[in-house]
Amino acid sequence: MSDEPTTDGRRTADRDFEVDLDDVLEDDEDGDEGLFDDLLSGEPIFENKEVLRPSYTPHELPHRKDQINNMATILVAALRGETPSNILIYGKTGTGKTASAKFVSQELERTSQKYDVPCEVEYINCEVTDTQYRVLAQLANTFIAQNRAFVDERVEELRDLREAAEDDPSVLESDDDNDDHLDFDSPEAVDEHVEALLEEKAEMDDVPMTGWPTDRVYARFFEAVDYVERVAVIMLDEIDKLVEKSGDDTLYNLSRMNSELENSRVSIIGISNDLKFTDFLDPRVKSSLGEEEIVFPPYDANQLRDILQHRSEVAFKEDALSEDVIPLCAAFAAQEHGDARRALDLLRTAGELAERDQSDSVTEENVRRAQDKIELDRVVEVVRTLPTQSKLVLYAILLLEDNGVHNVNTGEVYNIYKTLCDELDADVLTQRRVTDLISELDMLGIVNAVVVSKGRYGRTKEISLSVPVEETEAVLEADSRLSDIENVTPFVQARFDN
DNA sequence: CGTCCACCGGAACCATGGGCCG
DNA sequence: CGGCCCATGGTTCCGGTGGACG
Repeated sequence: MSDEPTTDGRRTADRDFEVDLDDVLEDDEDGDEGLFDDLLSGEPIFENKEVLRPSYTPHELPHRKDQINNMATILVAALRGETPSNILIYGKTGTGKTASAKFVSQELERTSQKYDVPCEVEYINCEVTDTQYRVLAQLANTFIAQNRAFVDERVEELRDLREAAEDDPSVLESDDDNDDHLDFDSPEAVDEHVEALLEEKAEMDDVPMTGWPTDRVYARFFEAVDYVERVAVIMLDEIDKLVEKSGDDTLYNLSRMNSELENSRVSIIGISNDLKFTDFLDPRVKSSLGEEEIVFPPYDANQLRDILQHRSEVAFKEDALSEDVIPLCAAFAAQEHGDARRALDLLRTAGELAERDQSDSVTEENVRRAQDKIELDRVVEVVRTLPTQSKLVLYAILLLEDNGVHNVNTGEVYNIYKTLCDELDADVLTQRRVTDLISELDMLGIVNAVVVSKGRYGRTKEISLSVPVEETEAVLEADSRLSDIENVTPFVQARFDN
Protein backbone atom coordinates (compact mmCIF):
# COMPACT_ATOMS: atom_id res chain seq x y z
CA MET A 1 0.00 0.00 0.00
CA SER A 2 1.60 3.21 -1.07
CA ASP A 3 -0.65 5.74 0.60
CA GLU A 4 0.96 7.71 3.34
CA PRO A 5 -0.89 8.07 6.58
CA THR A 6 -2.12 11.55 5.86
CA THR A 7 -1.83 13.53 9.03
CA ASP A 8 -4.72 14.88 9.91
CA GLY A 9 -7.20 16.57 7.70
CA ARG A 10 -9.95 16.28 10.23
CA ARG A 11 -8.94 18.49 13.09
CA THR A 12 -12.04 20.46 12.40
CA ALA A 13 -14.37 17.55 12.65
CA ASP A 14 -17.21 18.44 14.93
CA ARG A 15 -16.62 18.05 18.61
CA ASP A 16 -19.53 15.83 19.44
CA PHE A 17 -18.27 13.37 17.07
CA GLU A 18 -14.80 13.28 18.55
CA VAL A 19 -16.20 12.62 21.96
CA ASP A 20 -18.26 9.81 20.66
CA LEU A 21 -15.28 8.31 19.05
CA ASP A 22 -13.26 8.24 22.21
CA ASP A 23 -16.06 6.57 23.98
CA VAL A 24 -16.19 3.87 21.44
CA LEU A 25 -12.53 3.30 21.05
CA GLU A 26 -11.12 3.36 24.51
CA ASP A 27 -11.75 2.25 27.97
CA ASP A 28 -11.28 5.77 29.10
CA GLU A 29 -10.22 6.24 32.63
CA ASP A 30 -11.83 9.50 33.49
CA GLY A 31 -11.37 11.33 36.69
CA ASP A 32 -10.17 14.83 36.40
CA GLU A 33 -8.65 15.46 39.78
CA GLY A 34 -6.34 13.01 41.50
CA LEU A 35 -6.67 10.56 38.71
CA PHE A 36 -5.85 7.46 40.66
CA ASP A 37 -6.97 8.55 44.10
CA ASP A 38 -10.59 8.07 43.32
CA LEU A 39 -10.10 4.70 41.84
CA LEU A 40 -7.96 3.50 44.67
CA SER A 41 -10.24 4.65 47.41
CA GLY A 42 -13.26 3.11 45.72
CA GLU A 43 -14.37 -0.12 47.24
CA PRO A 44 -12.54 -2.69 45.17
CA ILE A 45 -14.68 -5.37 43.69
CA PHE A 46 -12.14 -7.74 42.32
CA GLU A 47 -9.87 -9.89 44.34
CA ASN A 48 -8.20 -11.49 41.37
CA LYS A 49 -9.42 -10.61 37.95
CA GLU A 50 -7.05 -12.93 36.11
CA VAL A 51 -9.20 -15.91 36.93
CA LEU A 52 -11.94 -14.57 34.71
CA ARG A 53 -9.81 -14.11 31.66
CA PRO A 54 -10.00 -16.60 28.83
CA SER A 55 -6.25 -17.14 28.97
CA TYR A 56 -6.44 -18.52 32.45
CA THR A 57 -6.23 -22.28 32.79
CA PRO A 58 -8.11 -23.34 35.87
CA HIS A 59 -7.02 -26.25 38.01
CA GLU A 60 -10.47 -27.52 38.30
CA LEU A 61 -12.99 -27.77 35.54
CA PRO A 62 -16.44 -28.53 36.84
CA HIS A 63 -18.51 -30.92 34.75
CA ARG A 64 -15.57 -32.02 32.68
CA LYS A 65 -14.36 -34.86 34.84
CA ASP A 66 -15.30 -37.54 32.34
CA GLN A 67 -13.56 -35.95 29.43
CA ILE A 68 -10.47 -35.19 31.45
CA ASN A 69 -10.20 -38.68 32.84
CA ASN A 70 -10.70 -40.02 29.40
CA MET A 71 -7.84 -37.98 28.03
CA ALA A 72 -5.63 -38.88 30.91
CA THR A 73 -6.27 -42.57 30.44
CA ILE A 74 -5.21 -42.31 26.86
CA LEU A 75 -2.17 -40.19 27.54
CA VAL A 76 -0.65 -42.20 30.39
CA ALA A 77 0.84 -44.32 27.66
CA ALA A 78 3.25 -41.47 27.07
CA LEU A 79 4.58 -41.79 30.60
CA ARG A 80 5.33 -45.42 29.99
CA GLY A 81 7.27 -44.42 26.92
CA GLU A 82 4.66 -45.81 24.58
CA THR A 83 2.87 -43.91 21.88
CA PRO A 84 -0.51 -42.68 23.03
CA SER A 85 -3.40 -42.97 20.61
CA ASN A 86 -4.22 -39.87 18.68
CA ILE A 87 -7.16 -37.99 20.04
CA LEU A 88 -9.83 -35.89 18.44
CA ILE A 89 -11.74 -33.51 20.62
CA TYR A 90 -15.00 -32.00 19.52
CA GLY A 91 -17.04 -29.24 21.01
CA LYS A 92 -18.30 -25.74 20.35
CA THR A 93 -16.47 -22.64 21.49
CA GLY A 94 -16.35 -22.16 25.20
CA THR A 95 -17.11 -25.74 26.12
CA GLY A 96 -13.80 -26.10 27.85
CA LYS A 97 -11.99 -28.10 25.20
CA THR A 98 -8.87 -26.05 25.15
CA ALA A 99 -8.84 -25.49 28.88
CA SER A 100 -9.24 -29.19 29.59
CA ALA A 101 -6.64 -30.19 27.06
CA LYS A 102 -4.19 -27.65 28.39
CA PHE A 103 -4.85 -28.74 31.90
CA VAL A 104 -4.22 -32.36 31.06
CA SER A 105 -1.06 -31.53 29.21
CA GLN A 106 0.26 -29.48 32.09
CA GLU A 107 -0.36 -32.41 34.38
CA LEU A 108 1.26 -34.71 31.91
CA GLU A 109 4.39 -32.63 31.64
CA ARG A 110 4.54 -32.21 35.38
CA THR A 111 4.28 -35.91 36.00
CA SER A 112 6.77 -36.67 33.30
CA GLN A 113 9.28 -34.46 35.06
CA LYS A 114 8.61 -36.17 38.33
CA TYR A 115 9.40 -39.58 36.94
CA ASP A 116 11.98 -38.24 34.57
CA VAL A 117 10.28 -39.52 31.45
CA PRO A 118 10.93 -37.40 28.39
CA CYS A 119 7.53 -36.24 27.26
CA GLU A 120 6.39 -32.88 25.97
CA VAL A 121 3.28 -31.24 24.71
CA GLU A 122 3.40 -28.66 21.96
CA TYR A 123 0.40 -26.44 21.59
CA ILE A 124 -0.44 -24.89 18.27
CA ASN A 125 -3.42 -22.79 17.49
CA CYS A 126 -4.25 -23.46 13.88
CA GLU A 127 -6.30 -20.36 13.54
CA VAL A 128 -3.13 -18.35 13.91
CA THR A 129 -0.78 -20.85 12.36
CA ASP A 130 -2.96 -21.87 9.50
CA THR A 131 -0.84 -23.37 6.76
CA GLN A 132 1.10 -26.56 6.53
CA TYR A 133 4.30 -24.64 6.20
CA ARG A 134 3.72 -22.50 9.24
CA VAL A 135 2.68 -25.40 11.42
CA LEU A 136 5.72 -27.42 10.52
CA ALA A 137 8.00 -24.43 10.84
CA GLN A 138 6.69 -23.59 14.26
CA LEU A 139 6.99 -27.14 15.47
CA ALA A 140 10.45 -27.47 14.02
CA ASN A 141 11.55 -24.26 15.69
CA THR A 142 10.32 -25.13 19.13
CA PHE A 143 11.96 -28.51 18.99
CA ILE A 144 15.15 -27.05 17.59
CA ALA A 145 15.23 -24.52 20.39
CA GLN A 146 14.73 -27.32 22.87
CA ASN A 147 17.48 -29.35 21.36
CA ARG A 148 19.83 -26.45 21.57
CA ALA A 149 18.99 -26.04 25.22
CA PHE A 150 19.49 -29.74 25.66
CA VAL A 151 22.92 -29.59 24.08
CA ASP A 152 23.88 -26.65 26.24
CA GLU A 153 22.88 -28.56 29.31
CA ARG A 154 24.78 -31.59 28.25
CA VAL A 155 27.86 -29.57 27.46
CA GLU A 156 27.64 -27.94 30.84
CA GLU A 157 27.50 -31.35 32.44
CA LEU A 158 30.46 -32.60 30.52
CA ARG A 159 32.50 -29.55 31.35
CA ASP A 160 31.82 -30.16 35.01
CA LEU A 161 32.80 -33.73 34.55
CA ARG A 162 35.93 -32.66 32.83
CA GLU A 163 36.72 -30.28 35.64
CA ALA A 164 36.23 -33.01 38.15
CA ALA A 165 38.42 -35.32 36.15
CA GLU A 166 41.32 -32.96 36.55
CA ASP A 167 41.37 -33.70 40.24
CA ASP A 168 40.23 -37.25 40.20
CA PRO A 169 40.39 -39.14 36.91
CA SER A 170 38.32 -41.97 38.33
CA VAL A 171 35.07 -40.01 37.91
CA LEU A 172 35.25 -40.75 34.23
CA GLU A 173 34.55 -44.41 34.74
CA SER A 174 32.11 -44.22 37.57
CA ASP A 175 29.84 -41.69 36.02
CA ASP A 176 26.37 -42.76 36.98
CA ASP A 177 24.24 -40.06 35.39
CA ASN A 178 25.57 -41.02 32.05
CA ASP A 179 22.43 -41.62 30.10
CA ASP A 180 24.00 -42.07 26.70
CA HIS A 181 26.10 -44.95 27.98
CA LEU A 182 29.18 -43.17 26.88
CA ASP A 183 32.39 -43.89 28.59
CA PHE A 184 35.30 -41.60 28.37
CA ASP A 185 38.72 -43.01 28.79
CA SER A 186 40.45 -39.69 28.93
CA PRO A 187 39.61 -36.06 29.59
CA GLU A 188 40.45 -35.44 25.96
CA ALA A 189 37.66 -37.76 24.95
CA VAL A 190 35.28 -35.58 26.90
CA ASP A 191 36.55 -32.57 25.07
CA GLU A 192 36.03 -34.28 21.80
CA HIS A 193 32.52 -35.14 22.66
CA VAL A 194 31.78 -31.59 23.68
CA GLU A 195 33.26 -30.43 20.45
CA ALA A 196 31.03 -32.78 18.50
CA LEU A 197 27.96 -31.65 20.36
CA LEU A 198 28.72 -28.02 19.72
CA GLU A 199 29.18 -28.75 16.08
CA GLU A 200 25.80 -30.40 15.96
CA LYS A 201 24.35 -27.42 17.72
CA ALA A 202 25.79 -25.09 15.13
CA GLU A 203 23.71 -26.95 12.55
CA MET A 204 20.51 -26.24 14.40
CA ASP A 205 19.34 -23.10 12.73
CA ASP A 206 15.80 -21.95 12.89
CA VAL A 207 13.49 -22.50 9.98
CA PRO A 208 12.71 -19.15 8.35
CA MET A 209 9.15 -17.96 8.23
CA THR A 210 8.95 -18.47 4.52
CA GLY A 211 11.11 -19.49 1.65
CA TRP A 212 11.88 -23.14 2.08
CA PRO A 213 10.28 -26.00 0.26
CA THR A 214 7.78 -27.58 2.58
CA ASP A 215 9.36 -31.01 2.49
CA ARG A 216 12.56 -29.51 3.69
CA VAL A 217 10.83 -27.94 6.65
CA TYR A 218 9.28 -31.27 7.31
CA ALA A 219 12.66 -32.98 7.20
CA ARG A 220 14.04 -30.41 9.57
CA PHE A 221 11.18 -30.94 11.95
CA PHE A 222 11.53 -34.68 11.73
CA GLU A 223 15.18 -34.50 12.53
CA ALA A 224 14.59 -32.15 15.44
CA VAL A 225 11.98 -34.39 17.04
CA ASP A 226 14.08 -37.45 16.62
CA TYR A 227 17.18 -35.85 18.05
CA VAL A 228 16.54 -37.21 21.52
CA GLU A 229 14.35 -39.93 22.85
CA ARG A 230 10.94 -38.61 23.81
CA VAL A 231 7.23 -38.69 23.32
CA ALA A 232 5.97 -35.55 21.67
CA VAL A 233 2.33 -34.74 21.96
CA ILE A 234 1.25 -32.23 19.40
CA MET A 235 -1.88 -30.38 20.22
CA LEU A 236 -3.58 -28.75 17.27
CA ASP A 237 -6.27 -26.39 18.39
CA GLU A 238 -8.91 -25.34 15.85
CA ILE A 239 -7.69 -28.09 13.62
CA ASP A 240 -10.68 -27.66 11.32
CA LYS A 241 -9.34 -24.27 10.28
CA LEU A 242 -6.12 -25.87 9.19
CA VAL A 243 -7.84 -28.54 7.15
CA GLU A 244 -10.13 -26.00 5.60
CA LYS A 245 -7.34 -23.73 4.50
CA SER A 246 -4.61 -26.12 3.49
CA GLY A 247 -5.95 -29.61 3.27
CA ASP A 248 -4.99 -32.69 5.16
CA ASP A 249 -1.40 -33.09 4.00
CA THR A 250 -0.06 -31.82 7.28
CA LEU A 251 -2.09 -34.31 9.24
CA TYR A 252 -1.16 -37.07 6.90
CA ASN A 253 2.51 -36.32 7.30
CA LEU A 254 2.27 -36.05 11.04
CA SER A 255 0.31 -39.22 11.47
CA ARG A 256 2.65 -41.38 9.48
CA MET A 257 5.77 -39.99 11.11
CA ASN A 258 5.84 -42.61 13.81
CA SER A 259 6.73 -45.39 11.44
CA GLU A 260 9.93 -43.63 10.54
CA LEU A 261 11.04 -42.10 13.78
CA GLU A 262 13.93 -43.86 15.48
CA ASN A 263 14.09 -42.40 18.94
CA SER A 264 10.89 -40.58 19.55
CA ARG A 265 7.17 -40.91 19.08
CA VAL A 266 4.59 -38.35 18.20
CA SER A 267 0.98 -38.29 19.10
CA ILE A 268 -1.61 -35.81 17.95
CA ILE A 269 -4.43 -34.19 19.81
CA GLY A 270 -6.77 -32.42 17.46
CA ILE A 271 -9.29 -29.96 18.77
CA SER A 272 -12.17 -29.02 16.55
CA ASN A 273 -15.28 -26.90 16.69
CA ASP A 274 -16.77 -28.68 13.79
CA LEU A 275 -18.17 -32.14 14.18
CA LYS A 276 -18.17 -32.88 10.51
CA PHE A 277 -14.73 -31.74 9.56
CA THR A 278 -13.37 -35.27 9.26
CA ASP A 279 -15.56 -35.65 6.20
CA PHE A 280 -12.99 -33.81 4.16
CA LEU A 281 -10.14 -35.95 5.36
CA ASP A 282 -8.37 -38.71 3.56
CA PRO A 283 -9.76 -41.93 5.07
CA ARG A 284 -6.31 -42.98 6.23
CA VAL A 285 -5.82 -39.74 8.08
CA LYS A 286 -9.31 -39.93 9.43
CA SER A 287 -8.83 -43.32 10.95
CA SER A 288 -5.43 -42.64 12.41
CA LEU A 289 -6.36 -39.26 13.81
CA GLY A 290 -9.65 -40.36 15.22
CA GLU A 291 -8.40 -43.32 17.16
CA GLU A 292 -10.03 -41.82 20.17
CA GLU A 293 -12.77 -39.26 20.09
CA ILE A 294 -13.93 -37.13 22.95
CA VAL A 295 -16.95 -34.91 22.78
CA PHE A 296 -17.47 -31.81 24.86
CA PRO A 297 -21.17 -31.05 24.98
CA PRO A 298 -22.24 -27.45 25.58
CA TYR A 299 -22.79 -26.44 29.18
CA ASP A 300 -26.34 -25.88 30.26
CA ALA A 301 -27.33 -22.93 32.41
CA ASN A 302 -26.88 -24.83 35.65
CA GLN A 303 -23.41 -25.98 34.81
CA LEU A 304 -22.46 -22.49 33.75
CA ARG A 305 -23.68 -21.28 37.07
CA ASP A 306 -21.41 -23.74 38.82
CA ILE A 307 -18.46 -22.60 36.83
CA LEU A 308 -19.13 -18.97 37.48
CA GLN A 309 -19.72 -19.65 41.14
CA HIS A 310 -16.45 -21.46 41.31
CA ARG A 311 -14.40 -18.75 39.73
CA SER A 312 -16.18 -15.85 41.30
CA GLU A 313 -15.14 -17.06 44.72
CA VAL A 314 -11.57 -16.40 43.76
CA ALA A 315 -12.15 -13.49 41.48
CA PHE A 316 -14.37 -11.27 43.55
CA LYS A 317 -14.33 -9.83 47.02
CA GLU A 318 -16.85 -11.32 49.28
CA ASP A 319 -20.37 -10.02 48.80
CA ALA A 320 -19.38 -8.09 45.72
CA LEU A 321 -21.97 -9.88 43.64
CA SER A 322 -25.65 -9.45 44.16
CA GLU A 323 -27.85 -12.52 44.12
CA ASP A 324 -29.02 -12.63 40.56
CA VAL A 325 -25.81 -11.72 38.81
CA ILE A 326 -24.45 -15.19 38.30
CA PRO A 327 -27.71 -16.77 37.20
CA LEU A 328 -28.19 -13.96 34.74
CA CYS A 329 -24.72 -14.33 33.24
CA ALA A 330 -25.29 -18.04 33.01
CA ALA A 331 -28.61 -17.52 31.31
CA PHE A 332 -27.22 -15.10 28.74
CA ALA A 333 -24.35 -17.41 27.93
CA ALA A 334 -26.57 -20.46 27.79
CA GLN A 335 -28.48 -18.80 24.99
CA GLU A 336 -25.20 -18.44 23.21
CA HIS A 337 -24.80 -22.21 22.82
CA GLY A 338 -23.53 -22.65 26.35
CA ASP A 339 -20.37 -20.69 25.90
CA ALA A 340 -18.47 -20.55 29.17
CA ARG A 341 -15.95 -18.09 27.85
CA ARG A 342 -18.77 -15.75 27.11
CA ALA A 343 -20.19 -16.21 30.57
CA LEU A 344 -16.89 -15.38 32.19
CA ASP A 345 -16.40 -12.40 29.92
CA LEU A 346 -19.79 -11.18 30.88
CA LEU A 347 -19.07 -11.51 34.54
CA ARG A 348 -15.73 -9.77 34.28
CA THR A 349 -17.05 -6.92 32.19
CA ALA A 350 -19.99 -6.47 34.52
CA GLY A 351 -17.52 -6.26 37.37
CA GLU A 352 -15.45 -3.70 35.54
CA LEU A 353 -18.49 -1.61 34.84
CA ALA A 354 -19.48 -1.70 38.47
CA GLU A 355 -15.97 -0.80 39.45
CA ARG A 356 -16.00 2.18 37.17
CA ASP A 357 -19.22 3.34 38.70
CA GLN A 358 -17.48 3.30 42.05
CA SER A 359 -20.07 0.87 43.15
CA ASP A 360 -19.21 -1.76 45.67
CA SER A 361 -21.30 -4.50 44.21
CA VAL A 362 -22.18 -5.83 40.81
CA THR A 363 -25.79 -5.61 39.85
CA GLU A 364 -28.06 -7.16 37.32
CA GLU A 365 -28.03 -3.87 35.48
CA ASN A 366 -24.26 -4.12 35.12
CA VAL A 367 -24.62 -7.48 33.51
CA ARG A 368 -27.08 -6.19 30.97
CA ARG A 369 -24.83 -3.32 30.12
CA ALA A 370 -21.90 -5.70 29.92
CA GLN A 371 -23.80 -7.74 27.39
CA ASP A 372 -24.09 -4.71 25.13
CA LYS A 373 -20.55 -3.59 25.71
CA ILE A 374 -19.05 -6.90 24.81
CA GLU A 375 -20.90 -7.03 21.58
CA LEU A 376 -19.89 -3.49 20.71
CA ASP A 377 -16.27 -4.08 21.67
CA ARG A 378 -16.15 -7.12 19.50
CA VAL A 379 -17.47 -5.26 16.52
CA VAL A 380 -15.20 -2.31 17.05
CA GLU A 381 -12.21 -4.57 17.31
CA VAL A 382 -13.08 -6.55 14.24
CA VAL A 383 -13.79 -3.50 12.16
CA ARG A 384 -10.69 -1.70 13.34
CA THR A 385 -8.41 -4.50 12.30
CA LEU A 386 -9.99 -5.07 8.93
CA PRO A 387 -7.71 -4.72 5.92
CA THR A 388 -8.12 -1.44 4.08
CA GLN A 389 -9.93 -2.90 1.11
CA SER A 390 -12.49 -4.58 3.33
CA LYS A 391 -12.97 -1.33 5.14
CA LEU A 392 -13.71 0.37 1.88
CA VAL A 393 -16.25 -2.24 0.97
CA LEU A 394 -17.84 -1.92 4.35
CA TYR A 395 -17.89 1.81 4.03
CA ALA A 396 -19.67 1.51 0.75
CA ILE A 397 -22.33 -0.61 2.35
CA LEU A 398 -22.56 1.82 5.21
CA LEU A 399 -23.07 4.72 2.88
CA LEU A 400 -25.86 2.98 1.09
CA GLU A 401 -27.50 2.15 4.36
CA ASP A 402 -27.10 5.77 5.42
CA ASN A 403 -29.03 6.84 2.39
CA GLY A 404 -31.89 4.63 3.22
CA VAL A 405 -31.09 1.85 0.81
CA HIS A 406 -31.57 -1.44 2.60
CA ASN A 407 -30.85 -4.93 1.36
CA VAL A 408 -28.26 -3.70 -1.04
CA ASN A 409 -26.97 -5.94 -3.77
CA THR A 410 -23.44 -6.58 -4.87
CA GLY A 411 -23.56 -4.44 -7.97
CA GLU A 412 -24.56 -1.32 -6.08
CA VAL A 413 -21.94 -1.88 -3.45
CA TYR A 414 -19.34 -2.41 -6.10
CA ASN A 415 -20.21 0.83 -7.85
CA ILE A 416 -19.97 2.87 -4.70
CA TYR A 417 -16.82 1.05 -3.77
CA LYS A 418 -15.29 1.96 -7.10
CA THR A 419 -15.97 5.65 -6.71
CA LEU A 420 -14.61 5.51 -3.19
CA CYS A 421 -11.42 3.95 -4.43
CA ASP A 422 -11.10 6.47 -7.20
CA GLU A 423 -11.41 9.38 -4.84
CA LEU A 424 -9.04 7.89 -2.34
CA ASP A 425 -6.54 6.85 -4.94
CA ALA A 426 -6.66 3.27 -3.82
CA ASP A 427 -6.37 0.18 -5.97
CA VAL A 428 -9.67 -1.02 -7.32
CA LEU A 429 -10.24 -4.72 -6.88
CA THR A 430 -12.32 -6.79 -9.23
CA GLN A 431 -15.89 -7.55 -8.46
CA ARG A 432 -14.94 -11.16 -7.98
CA ARG A 433 -12.64 -10.25 -5.18
CA VAL A 434 -15.12 -7.85 -3.67
CA THR A 435 -17.64 -10.67 -3.51
CA ASP A 436 -15.15 -12.60 -1.46
CA LEU A 437 -14.56 -9.65 0.82
CA ILE A 438 -18.28 -9.33 1.35
CA SER A 439 -18.50 -12.99 2.22
CA GLU A 440 -15.71 -12.47 4.72
CA LEU A 441 -17.58 -9.59 6.31
CA ASP A 442 -20.57 -11.85 6.46
CA MET A 443 -18.65 -14.52 8.28
CA LEU A 444 -17.36 -11.98 10.74
CA GLY A 445 -20.94 -11.09 11.48
CA ILE A 446 -20.56 -7.49 10.43
CA VAL A 447 -22.94 -7.73 7.55
CA ASN A 448 -25.56 -10.19 6.59
CA ALA A 449 -25.33 -11.47 3.05
CA VAL A 450 -27.80 -13.86 1.52
CA VAL A 451 -27.88 -14.96 -2.08
CA VAL A 452 -31.30 -14.37 -3.50
CA SER A 453 -32.68 -14.63 -6.95
CA LYS A 454 -34.69 -11.75 -8.24
CA GLY A 455 -35.89 -13.74 -11.15
CA ARG A 456 -35.75 -11.72 -14.28
CA TYR A 457 -33.54 -9.23 -12.55
CA GLY A 458 -30.78 -11.61 -11.81
CA ARG A 459 -29.22 -13.32 -8.92
CA THR A 460 -27.25 -11.48 -6.31
CA LYS A 461 -26.28 -11.21 -2.72
CA GLU A 462 -28.64 -9.22 -0.61
CA ILE A 463 -26.53 -7.41 1.91
CA SER A 464 -27.55 -5.68 5.07
CA LEU A 465 -25.53 -4.24 7.90
CA SER A 466 -25.79 -6.10 11.17
CA VAL A 467 -23.95 -3.64 13.35
CA PRO A 468 -24.83 -0.19 14.59
CA VAL A 469 -24.20 2.37 11.84
CA GLU A 470 -22.74 5.27 13.79
CA GLU A 471 -20.23 3.37 15.83
CA THR A 472 -18.99 1.49 12.83
CA GLU A 473 -18.69 4.65 10.85
CA ALA A 474 -16.69 6.23 13.63
CA VAL A 475 -14.28 3.35 13.70
CA LEU A 476 -13.83 3.34 9.96
CA GLU A 477 -13.16 7.02 9.82
CA ALA A 478 -10.58 6.69 12.52
CA ASP A 479 -8.40 4.81 10.11
CA SER A 480 -5.73 7.15 8.84
CA ARG A 481 -5.85 5.67 5.39
CA LEU A 482 -9.49 6.55 5.17
CA SER A 483 -9.20 9.88 6.86
CA ASP A 484 -9.90 11.76 3.64
CA ILE A 485 -13.13 9.96 3.30
CA GLU A 486 -15.23 12.78 4.60
CA ASN A 487 -14.10 14.93 1.74
CA VAL A 488 -15.08 12.18 -0.59
CA THR A 489 -18.55 11.46 0.57
CA PRO A 490 -20.06 14.45 -1.27
CA PHE A 491 -18.91 12.91 -4.54
CA VAL A 492 -20.55 9.69 -3.67
CA GLN A 493 -23.62 11.51 -2.50
CA ALA A 494 -23.82 13.06 -5.89
CA ARG A 495 -24.03 9.63 -7.39
CA PHE A 496 -27.21 8.95 -5.55
CA ASP A 497 -28.93 11.86 -7.15
CA ASN A 498 -28.97 10.49 -10.64
C1' DC B 1 -42.58 -23.28 -20.55
C1' DG B 2 -38.34 -21.33 -21.85
C1' DT B 3 -35.55 -17.22 -21.42
C1' DC B 4 -32.32 -14.57 -19.60
C1' DC B 5 -30.70 -11.32 -15.88
C1' DA B 6 -26.85 -10.27 -12.82
C1' DC B 7 -24.45 -12.01 -10.22
C1' DC B 8 -22.24 -16.51 -7.67
C1' DG B 9 -18.33 -19.27 -6.94
C1' DG B 10 -14.81 -22.81 -8.70
C1' DA B 11 -10.40 -23.19 -11.01
C1' DA B 12 -6.51 -21.87 -13.19
C1' DC B 13 -3.50 -18.61 -13.50
C1' DC B 14 -0.24 -14.39 -12.41
C1' DA B 15 2.52 -11.14 -9.24
C1' DT B 16 4.81 -10.30 -5.37
C1' DG B 17 7.88 -10.95 -1.64
C1' DG B 18 10.32 -14.05 1.09
C1' DG B 19 14.21 -17.37 1.02
C1' DC B 20 17.96 -21.05 -0.43
C1' DC B 21 21.74 -22.76 -3.22
C1' DG B 22 25.76 -22.90 -6.31
C1' DC C 1 24.01 -12.97 -9.06
C1' DG C 2 20.60 -15.87 -11.39
C1' DG C 3 17.94 -19.77 -11.00
C1' DC C 4 15.25 -22.00 -8.13
C1' DC C 5 11.74 -23.00 -4.36
C1' DC C 6 7.78 -21.44 -1.51
C1' DA C 7 2.98 -18.96 0.23
C1' DT C 8 -0.29 -15.49 -0.39
C1' DG C 9 -3.52 -12.69 -2.40
C1' DG C 10 -5.19 -11.04 -6.34
C1' DT C 11 -7.09 -11.59 -11.29
C1' DT C 12 -9.13 -13.79 -15.42
C1' DC C 13 -12.19 -16.84 -17.26
C1' DC C 14 -16.23 -19.04 -17.26
C1' DG C 15 -19.88 -22.34 -16.43
C1' DG C 16 -23.86 -22.30 -13.30
C1' DT C 17 -28.42 -20.82 -11.58
C1' DG C 18 -33.33 -19.41 -9.08
C1' DG C 19 -37.13 -17.68 -10.46
C1' DA C 20 -39.97 -13.39 -12.39
C1' DC C 21 -41.32 -12.30 -16.71
C1' DG C 22 -43.07 -12.88 -21.37
